[in-house]
Amino acid sequence: MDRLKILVVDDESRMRKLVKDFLVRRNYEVIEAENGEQAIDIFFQTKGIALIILDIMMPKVDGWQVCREIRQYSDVPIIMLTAKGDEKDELLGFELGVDEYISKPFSPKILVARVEAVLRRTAGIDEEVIEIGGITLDKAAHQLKIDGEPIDLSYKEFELLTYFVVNKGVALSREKILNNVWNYDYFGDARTIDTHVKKLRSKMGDKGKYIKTIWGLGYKFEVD
Amino acid sequence: MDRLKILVVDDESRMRKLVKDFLVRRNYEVIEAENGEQAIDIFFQTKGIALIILDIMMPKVDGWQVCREIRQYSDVPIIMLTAKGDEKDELLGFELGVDEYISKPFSPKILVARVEAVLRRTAGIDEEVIEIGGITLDKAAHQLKIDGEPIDLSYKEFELLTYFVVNKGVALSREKILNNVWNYDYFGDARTIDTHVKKLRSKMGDKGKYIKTIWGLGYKFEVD
DNA sequence: AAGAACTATGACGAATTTGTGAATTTATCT
DNA sequence: AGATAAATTCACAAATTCGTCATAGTTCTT
Repeated sequence: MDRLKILVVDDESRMRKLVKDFLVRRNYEVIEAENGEQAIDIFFQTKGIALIILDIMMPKVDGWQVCREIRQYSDVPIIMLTAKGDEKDELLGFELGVDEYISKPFSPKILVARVEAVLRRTAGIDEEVIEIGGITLDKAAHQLKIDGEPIDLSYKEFELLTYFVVNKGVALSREKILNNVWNYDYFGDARTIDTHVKKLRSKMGDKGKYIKTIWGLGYKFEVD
Repeated sequence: MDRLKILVVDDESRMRKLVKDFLVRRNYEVIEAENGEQAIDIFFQTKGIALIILDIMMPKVDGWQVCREIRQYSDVPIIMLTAKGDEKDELLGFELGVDEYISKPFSPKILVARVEAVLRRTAGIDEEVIEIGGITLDKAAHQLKIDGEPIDLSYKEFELLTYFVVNKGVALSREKILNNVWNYDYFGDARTIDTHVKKLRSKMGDKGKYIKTIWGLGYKFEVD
């Protein structure tokens, strides 16, 4: 697998370098941003950022603001860097959807431990309920809800949509889809995927457009 | 229904406050204890504590000790707070009858998810009477009532319906049903389930529709 | 701009799965 | 043992899903 991308946002270059060093050593790819605006720009222009480490204290656009803006569109895990263990901060943070906290100064051990804990937790592999862009997939109940309304899907349709959502943002070839949603011993026509996609899109109404066609390749699920 | 009471035991007031805040927001009633002795006193003096959240590291009487004492008299669910994900701790904990584990630091998402998972898991299991959507299952009497009217069910039918109701909202494969309602050593035809479902549905009248077919998978009990 | 390559869509039928009534086996009670 | 009820199996009917195909539409290439 590719190295996971982590976006580190801090106005102090010294701090960025410190964090970057530890993470690079653990084989993560680190992208830096030196202020809130830049962070937001980079986040929305860069595909596949797995985690954001965000300093609270920054001039102009502070960490909270960045967090709020990103949370409107994304559930990417966010770890906040805070100067001191401030209770009030911590509460506000969790309310905004912050996943973790690290108070400065911190040891590299703590940093790496929290990063890996968060990534493990949000890996989304074993989650029973996946929620994204108004689409809720309850794997246990095998039930799709759109904006809270239950929508009936056939078995294959549900499996296919789940595969799309779990691999959101990733371009999936027909072959890959067949191998994962169908069985490896299925040798039918790959065009059958098109038919299922068609049904999914129509059952999903507005949200159908999240299943995007990638011409010459396959499909991709993406919430803008 | 009354709010469920949760006893939070931790020597750090900051941690108690944090936990309490999240739980209160989810409409639980939180009782605090700041050490092991107090926790035990409060637990045995207070009626209807539904769950205990227990820090391990406490001066004098630690979490393990509290757990042992309570377990002598009660099966109340216990969630342990541990500083780090220590496997050895976890093993000991499960031996003592700990239901779940949360390692600090944790996000509110994790906290609430585990609490509700434990409550869900332990609810309905020991209950003698389960009531949902006009359906009343009296386990002791092995009796079904619909809108107060007693309906006779055979042994298997009752067992099957109970399994459905306890696992309401969960898609159940035939295999899973066989393993749980029949025995693991049953090697008969899975289609026998269909027959029982048919009889259940017809005996349940209107309410029969709560047993839903999930085509290609199995069944699901759900009250709309 | 025309043609090639690919995708979307609607319709149809085969295949699979489930529903149902009846027959058969198994268990229970007197 | 015989009678009764329950559990299971069986066979066929009904329902649903899935894959294919033909056609229409779109995007890309030259």
